[in-house]
Amino acid sequence: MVPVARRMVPDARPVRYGTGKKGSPMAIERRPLREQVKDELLEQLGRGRFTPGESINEVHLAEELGVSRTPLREALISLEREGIITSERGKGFRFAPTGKQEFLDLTAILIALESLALRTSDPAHLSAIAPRLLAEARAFSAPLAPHGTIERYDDAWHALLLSGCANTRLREMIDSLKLTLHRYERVVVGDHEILERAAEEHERIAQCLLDGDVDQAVTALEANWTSGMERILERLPPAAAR
Amino acid sequence: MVPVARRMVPDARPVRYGTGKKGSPMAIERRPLREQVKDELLEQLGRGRFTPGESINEVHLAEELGVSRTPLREALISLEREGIITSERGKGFRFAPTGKQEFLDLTAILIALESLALRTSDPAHLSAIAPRLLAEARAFSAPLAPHGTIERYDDAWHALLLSGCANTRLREMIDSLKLTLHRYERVVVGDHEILERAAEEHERIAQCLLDGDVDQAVTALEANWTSGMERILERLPPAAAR
DNA sequence: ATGCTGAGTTCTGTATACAGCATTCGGCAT
DNA sequence: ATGCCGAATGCTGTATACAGAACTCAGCAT
Repeated sequence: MVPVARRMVPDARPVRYGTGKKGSPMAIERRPLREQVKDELLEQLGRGRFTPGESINEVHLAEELGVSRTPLREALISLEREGIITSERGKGFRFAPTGKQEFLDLTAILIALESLALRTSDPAHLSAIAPRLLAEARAFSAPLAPHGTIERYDDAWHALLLSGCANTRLREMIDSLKLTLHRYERVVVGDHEILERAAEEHERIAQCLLDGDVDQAVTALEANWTSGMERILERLPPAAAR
Repeated sequence: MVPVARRMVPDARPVRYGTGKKGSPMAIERRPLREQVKDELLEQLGRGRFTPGESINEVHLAEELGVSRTPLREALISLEREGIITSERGKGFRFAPTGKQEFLDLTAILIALESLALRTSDPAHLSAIAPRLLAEARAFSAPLAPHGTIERYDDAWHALLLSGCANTRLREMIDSLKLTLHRYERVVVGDHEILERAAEEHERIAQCLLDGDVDQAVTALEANWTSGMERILERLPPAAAR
């Protein structure tokens, strides 16, 4: 476990105000500890370190992360607003339990928001990036791939797709929802598990954009989401209910 | 200023774990201070106590609210994730500045989400509540009314409209966004300012639902949002930019 | 055996303390 | 007067301390 900050010199006067991490050399990125903690938690969530519903011992977790309870709690409260964590008065924080229904709910929201983002993007920009979208889609056309790889590629591709969306708030919401959704996916399929993909769907969307047919692209995007969702869904017949 | 908890007895041993407020008699609602603080801040925001962009002095505000900095900060961090508050490393928290563009952005998102909520609601439920929706709409058909009154009525009406939406997450997001949007509105129009309304739009939506035509209702809902947005927008020609 | 009661333990919720950054304001050079 | 530098101050970011819930489990009554 790599602590968020310092460590290794247990009794040294802690260097407050963590000096940030990699970035452009002279930028000296300084972020609040709570944000670094949040990132670290998300990172570890991604690695499947925590299971849904698992309750959190603040003292233990804070120690492991090498920070005090304060920034940890602040990170947890922030994550709570994102729906990744739940809290109950007197019982503290827990990683939110996952369920099929919530997965469906989240997907529905994400479809609506990405559609909106695409529809309100500058058409000129869309035409401009269409070739790249197409190229990327063709470059990664494997019908089978590990889930982790798919996820990374998908995120990058969708990020490019939405790069023309000027609605900042919308993009933040989409990013946040995607994080949550990834967590749901991870519960179902392991990071290295091989999954089938519908590789041509991205090509299809890109092609629509090349043709300047945004409406059609939106439809294709929705289909892409739906099929992706179904690929995940059919993996969880056992623990279906709830 | 009414403190969130206790007060009036400055040096009495504070009664920890605030005993909640009104609720069903034997329920004894106990909520974390941070949540009470959050509600209180939202309340005061609603009253126009804070101006957008205003920076927050944690010590002062905490004293005014009658709590320590810890729960206040936790409330602020939570509000930050909702987009109502901004923070900058070393400079603390500020009420998020408002701008025309963000108002438009938020409205666009809200339209998309409410449409989704309506489309995915149980049609049977929609038919069932349609008469009430119609009755409510007719009961409040004044073409002019104070902004505060409109807002309360509108919220109640829309809440009823979406009462059949089973997507919990979606409803939470809608509620949260509405809160933010109200804040934007308040910047533009005073609480008691008289505003024109398009009273018949709600009737129209209800009528569509009575007829069982959800698609048409969605269209009408979108029109309702757009016209409401425009009524607010035309109020801010002066400080337009940004 | 089962259910209730109460002391003990653990952990959360809140308050307070402390250290360093940011800002401000006066002094000096230009 | 204007602009730069440095001490002083105020405020934030983080750590720690403390009080009171919730949970655990042994002991007793039924």
